[in-house]
Amino acid sequence: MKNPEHRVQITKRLLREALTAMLIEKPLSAITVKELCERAQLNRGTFYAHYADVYDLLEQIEAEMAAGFRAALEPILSAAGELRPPAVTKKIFECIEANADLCRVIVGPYGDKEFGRELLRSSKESCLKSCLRFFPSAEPWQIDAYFSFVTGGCYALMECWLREGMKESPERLADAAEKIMEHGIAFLG
Amino acid sequence: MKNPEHRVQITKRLLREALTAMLIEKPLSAITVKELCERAQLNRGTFYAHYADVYDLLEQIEAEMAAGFRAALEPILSAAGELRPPAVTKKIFECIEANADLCRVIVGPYGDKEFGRELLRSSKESCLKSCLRFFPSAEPWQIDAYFSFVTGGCYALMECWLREGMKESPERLADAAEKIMEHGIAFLG
DNA sequence: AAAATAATCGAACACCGTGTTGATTTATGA
DNA sequence: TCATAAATCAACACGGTGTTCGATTATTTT
Repeated sequence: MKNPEHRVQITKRLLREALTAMLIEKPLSAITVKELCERAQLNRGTFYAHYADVYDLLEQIEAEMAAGFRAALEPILSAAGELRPPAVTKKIFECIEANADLCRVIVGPYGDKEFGRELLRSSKESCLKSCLRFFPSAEPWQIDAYFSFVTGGCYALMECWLREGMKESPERLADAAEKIMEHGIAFLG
Repeated sequence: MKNPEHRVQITKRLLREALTAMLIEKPLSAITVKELCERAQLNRGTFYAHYADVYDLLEQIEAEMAAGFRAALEPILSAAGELRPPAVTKKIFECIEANADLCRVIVGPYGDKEFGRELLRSSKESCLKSCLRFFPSAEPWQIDAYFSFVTGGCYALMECWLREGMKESPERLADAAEKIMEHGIAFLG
């Protein structure tokens, strides 16, 4: 006895795959429901049976991605108490490498800016929370500034890495990120 | 004898003001020529006399902004040889503060992602060129990584600063950015 | 294997914004 | 005042949207 919604799942998967594929070459605003359905080999009416418009579809894809990231990071972060920060950073870069296709879409030129910002914002929050107690003497705005800087820096580093074809290993990237965060320009010995 | 294209300039200014105002609350993809012209109190036909579509208008606005940035930064950068890096950074943050309205639109949720990326890319390039010779022992990818990180970090810092209402002075921001770039987490003494 | 169910399809529909055109009105400068 | 150039207005075909049918197909149940 298969899932009675088996066909629906296939339909949704086809639409998601078509949209992510199209987002590699066009911004969402240039993607029409018509073309999307042609690509997915689906009737246009079928699209409207499941989604209100392309933005609705993207939202659901992003929610799924966010859940996927949380699921992938959860074992890493739950073990973070026992691991040293470099190991956590390394695991995160490995996670990005393993999901490079999706990450490229998100971070690439036509990825949703707000989705990236939200990712940044939430990672800044977690870093801030877990590190706040270590810097009792710093002013709040300085702590905020530092974590804005380093999360933005890591994001830019990841973006550059994905764009350039991930020639370096996740280990080296994580190592670089850690060293820059800790010691600044001394990284370039 | 006024400029014979006086009326055209007014029309264009009205359209630019209307678009930048609307970009505070909506993404470009949600802005129609119809609504734009209603807001600018202009006939729709008049818009098409000057621009092909809203993207064309935005491109021209961005080109104007980019020229404005270059003009504002030119005296700073041309004097950079005589100034120490912290002074340059300070002047850049002052420049951002002076043009906060426009910067907020660019960097805000509905600003053009590609425009920001292009700004980042070109500032990374200039930093890279002017600093390359100081690090003969570092591998090329490390230099690339460092400057990706710090330009992305500065961008994120600026974004955060603008979003939070610019409570700190440009001097403090510049000082923070310099210290983080140079010494990393030691900034949070 | 046949019937029942649910999803997809295909076609038609009104709606709205687009981009263009041509005639008309308004403002500017000579 | 007159000539010129720009803004206005109305109308147009076009294309994508979102909806609604009934028909068709695939899956599950009996």
